[in-house]
Parts: sequence; C-alpha cells; structure tokens
Amino acid sequence: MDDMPVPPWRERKMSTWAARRPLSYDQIVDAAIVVLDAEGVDGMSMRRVAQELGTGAASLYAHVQNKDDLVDAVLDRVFAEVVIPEPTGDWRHDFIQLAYATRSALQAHRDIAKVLWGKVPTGANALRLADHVYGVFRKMGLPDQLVGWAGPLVFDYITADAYDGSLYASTFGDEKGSAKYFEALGTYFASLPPERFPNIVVMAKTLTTGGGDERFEFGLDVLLTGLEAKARAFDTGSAGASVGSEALGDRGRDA
Amino acid sequence: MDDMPVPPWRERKMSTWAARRPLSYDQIVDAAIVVLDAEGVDGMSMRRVAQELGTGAASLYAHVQNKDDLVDAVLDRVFAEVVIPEPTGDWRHDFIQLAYATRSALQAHRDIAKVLWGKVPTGANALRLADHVYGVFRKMGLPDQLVGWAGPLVFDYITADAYDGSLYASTFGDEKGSAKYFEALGTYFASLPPERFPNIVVMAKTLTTGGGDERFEFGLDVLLTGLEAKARAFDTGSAGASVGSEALGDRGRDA
DNA sequence: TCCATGGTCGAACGCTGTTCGTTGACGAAC
DNA sequence: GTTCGTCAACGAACAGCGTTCGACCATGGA
Repeated sequence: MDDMPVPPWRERKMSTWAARRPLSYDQIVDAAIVVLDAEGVDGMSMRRVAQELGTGAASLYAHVQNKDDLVDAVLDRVFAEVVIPEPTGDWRHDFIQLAYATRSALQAHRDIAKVLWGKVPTGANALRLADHVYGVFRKMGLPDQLVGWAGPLVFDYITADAYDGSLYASTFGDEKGSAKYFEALGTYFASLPPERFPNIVVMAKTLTTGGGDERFEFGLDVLLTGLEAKARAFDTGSAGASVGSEALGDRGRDA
Repeated sequence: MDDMPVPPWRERKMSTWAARRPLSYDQIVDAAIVVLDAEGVDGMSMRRVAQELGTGAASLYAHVQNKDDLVDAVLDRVFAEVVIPEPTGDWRHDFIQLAYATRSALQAHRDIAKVLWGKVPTGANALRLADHVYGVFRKMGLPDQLVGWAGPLVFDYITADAYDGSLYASTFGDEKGSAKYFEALGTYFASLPPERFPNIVVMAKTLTTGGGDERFEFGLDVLLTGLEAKARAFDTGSAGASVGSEALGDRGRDA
C-alpha cells in the first residue's frame, strides 16, 4: 500500500548520503588543524571545519561539546608537537631549549597563540610540558610556591612573543610590509612633541627596529636572571624575596 | 500638489526624532565605557553602545570608523585614568608604582585588558604612560635598544595579570567560587599519574593556591632584578648581555 | 525660497555559535 | 527475516555580530 514513487522534493541524494564516513573526535580535530594552518584562528569556524569534512556544522556537535572544547583539543595537539629536549643538568640551557621548542610549535600553526590569552591549558600534552618546566625551576632551587608563580610568568612571555611573531607574518604578509609599517611608526614617534614625550621622541628609531630571536632571547635572559636571584635568596636562607616590597605604600587605585 | 496626508507606515515619530541629540565622538566613547563597565568587553557591541545612546548601530558609523577604532578610543580613555606618580629617583620604587597604577586602571574596567592582546596602544595617554616607563628604564642605565624590548616585556606582564584578575572576578563571581574551582583543579592535579607528571602531582596544592598582589609583586620583582642585571652588564662596559646565547644550537622548528 | 550637504536610522547582508526536529542507518531481539 | 529502538547525521532556523546601503529630512548658505 505504499509503493508510491518518491516525490522529488523528498528525494534523498543517496550519493552523498552513502559516501558519508562516520565522524569521530579525532577526525574533527584533524580537520580543525587543517583549517587553522590554512586560514588561521579566525577562519576556524564550526562551519568551515565541517565543510572540510564534507558535512554541516550541526554534525560536529555529536562529538564535540562546543567550540571551546574543540579549541582546547586543537591546542593540545599543538603542544603535542613540542619536542622536549633531553635535560642536560644545566638548567639555564635546558629552560632556553624548552622555551624555543614551545615557541616553535606555536608559530608552526599560524596565530594559534591568540587563543591562549588568559587560558591555562590543562590538556595532557600541555601538562607534560609544564611538568618539565617545573622540573627545571625546582632543580635551580626555586621554592615550590615561586615555581607555581614563575610558570605563568614565563609561559605568558613565550605565548606573547609567538603571537607577536604571527601577527607580523599575517598582517603584513612579507618582511617588507613589516619594515614599512615600523618605519612609518618610527616617523610618527619622531614627530611627536618632545616636551610631552621626551623619551619616545629620542628613541623613535630604536623603538621601531630590532626584534625576532634576539629580542626573544633578551626576555628569556631577563626572566632567568630574575628567577635565579630569587632562588639564591632562598638558598642562603634569607627571606629577602621581595626587595621592592617597601614601595607599596599606596598601591590602591584612586581614579 | 503634495499635501497628501502622511500614510501611517511612514509616519515619523516626532517625539523621538526631536529628542535626538546629535551624536559626537566623545559621547559614543562615553557610552561605550558605560557598557563596558556594565557588561564587559564582550557586551560592548555596536548595537548595545548605540542602544545606550537611544539610537541604532548605523548611526555610530558617521563618527567612528569601525569597531576597532572605537575600542582604541576606549582603551586610551582607560589609560587616561592611570595616575602617574611623581618620580622619586628611586627607579625601583617608581616603576612599581607605575605598574600598580596601570594595573589598577585596567582592573577598574572589567576585562578591558582582554583587547590588549597583541596590540601596541598608540593613543596619546598610552604613549604618555609608555614615555614615563621608558624614562625610568633609561634612568636605571638600560641602553635604548633594551629599553625598547623591556617595554613590551613588562607591559605584557601587567596586562596579563590584570586580565587574569578580571577573569577570576567574572567567571567565578565571588571569591568563594574561585576557591572552589582551584580546589577542584588541585584535586585533579593530585590524581594525575605520578610517573608521568612527577612535579605537578607533588606541587598540586601549591600550584592552585596563592595569588593576587603577592604574585603580581613576585613577577615585577623578577623582571626588575633581571633588567637591573642587564643594566649593570652595560654599565661595566661588558658586552655580556646574552648569557645563554651559547645554548642556541638547534632553535629551529622541526615539527 | 530653494538646494546641497550631511547626520540619522531602519533594513538588510553575510557571518558567527548553537539548537531543534526529522531522517535514516545500523545492531539487537524475536 | 523481520521489526524495533537507538543514535549519528544534517537542513533549517535562531539570535547575535560588524558593517553597508539608501531613504529621509533638519539645517545652513545662496
């Protein structure tokens, strides 16, 4: 009693329907990374990722809680690519190697560092990396409380540098566009009223040149030297951890 | 020849039409800050800001280039609230005061620090603040190139801390929710397999407690001590600025 | 008095993350 | 071998976003 021909408007396209591969969490993360590498973080929309899999955005939600969930998974894939160097015992060397390895992994995936702002990644691979960093800090004699504080301190720095680097690459395209922009910025700085901005005017050229690895290394060096001093302060049993703490008379806001 | 009565569907509501005040750039920025303080950065949409002025989003575009333009203006309003303390000559004290003043201004406006990620603010008030920081760094003996690098280094740190603080306040509401979350995180850390995460497991409790001003001060102290060492290295004429530069054998990415 | 200028503003475009309800494929039970 | 229940796939829709378009009209100068 039901051998009516199927009306055209409810005809199923069996070709696409049969060709569907069942989705999986890993496949979705794979596709997300493909999109990320091709178009950056902003291009990594649910629809775009689904398109990469030949389906619609709604299909992803059977495997992924929401976009944040997906982003976290993507992040941990990136951290999985950090090649953790063999510890040599020279903790300064070991830390710098870890820092470069982390920065490299982040920069290998466009502006992925952008999503790390204010986020403490807790994926397995991120924790593995963090554990190694903590190990280095403990080996250099830093007490555990300060290790907990030093972690975000250095991690935020590495992330910020990686993001900066990706911004130069993406907004200016090539090295030349970047140089042009900074030259214009330098000219602007130099044209400011010297009585209001005495330092910026004088430093106009210096502020807008130099960067890359040399700058990254500078920051690492500053952080390491500071942390080393903290470790020494505790080694000698002195409690002089906070040299500047007497300067805190009026820290409050009053604006 | 045109005294037809106005059809009701194109009738102008003179009440609202007459009551309109002509917009201005400053009024829009004012409204944006009102929205920011009430609902945070994510709530600061063009429509919502326009609503605050009793109009539609399209009206804003006669005065503002785009949303980025508006955000930049809001940012510089915030930087205008930084009360720059009188320099005392003790550069360590002066810098810590500047850092606290900046953090206070940022934290006074919800999660505004969020939009500073990867941005170098170039508004008049931001430049004024930067100029003072540069002045302190130069007074402590840092060569200009390193001053240019130290600026973003400390500015990113202050921004990150301010954003962290605003996240705690917004996602957890009160102090109690925050404590609960970190306690759960600590329990999770403690439950990790110790052979894979030896340091995190041991430090589980330490990693998830302590923060606030004490942590902020720690970071400032680390940065200042590191910068001080850099300044001294140049004072003595030594070129030993990069202690760890021999560790750069294989910095490249290979993933 | 007329006209040109330019701010106002409703509607629309294309995009976002997410939800709903229908559909159909597949494995288990009878 | 048939039936049935479960669940993934998926088109459509919702509410929101930044931005643009074009009609509207109050105002200022000729």
